[in-house]
Amino acid sequence: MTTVRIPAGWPATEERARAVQDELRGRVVLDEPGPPPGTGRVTGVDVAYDDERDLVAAAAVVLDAASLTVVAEATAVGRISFPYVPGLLAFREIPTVLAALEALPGPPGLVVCDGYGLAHPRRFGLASHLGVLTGLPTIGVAKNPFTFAHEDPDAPRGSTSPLLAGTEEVGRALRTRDGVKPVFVSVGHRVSLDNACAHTLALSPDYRLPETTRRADALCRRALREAAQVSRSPAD
DNA sequence: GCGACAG
DNA sequence: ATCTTGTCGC
Repeated sequence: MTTVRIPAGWPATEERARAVQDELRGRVVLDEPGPPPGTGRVTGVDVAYDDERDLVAAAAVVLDAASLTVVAEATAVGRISFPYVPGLLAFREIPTVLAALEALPGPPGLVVCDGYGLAHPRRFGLASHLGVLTGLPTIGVAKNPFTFAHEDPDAPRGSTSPLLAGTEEVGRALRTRDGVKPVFVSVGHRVSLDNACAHTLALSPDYRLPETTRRADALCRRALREAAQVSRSPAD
């Protein structure tokens, strides 16, 4: 586990954070298909918080895309770098997530984020932001819809319906389990929407959420518990 | 102005 | 995200 510090120059206000998004948005690459589903490596990242102790823990879990077995993992802990503001989630999660990714012993391959990419008020959600900063192919898989119109997909697993910003399809509601609430997929960086959905489906053979986010969620919670434990100990 | 709003 | 018991079902 590595310890992170908030980067110098990290935006301190919502206005500055939005300006950063507007500046970086132009670097997103949307015309690459990305790695084929079911091959290579896929990495899930997630973050857990303890606002009381001002602690944040991130995890990165690398899976073999074909077998969905864990091939590597890493965690990082740090101080909370930004409050939760809808539309500015990346500024709360990215420093610690980056540290966890950098702590991995090998390349992450495709990165699956908890949240949105293109399906964002300024088209630059967490997955887009992480992709631009790392250069890695990224997608976003969210558990809840943001403010985009969509219809409920048909009941069978694999059914989709578009997330619409006006007439622009910025993502898809994707049913990963028959009759169960869909997940909300959008493109981050260097991956097509079709491929993002195919990856998400391939990563979710048994549960609503992809194995990547399930594994990363469990690991970052454990890392947070351990970090909180240290902060309670007499040595502190 | 009011409500909604990824994690 | 996080606070939280039991409960229904495979």
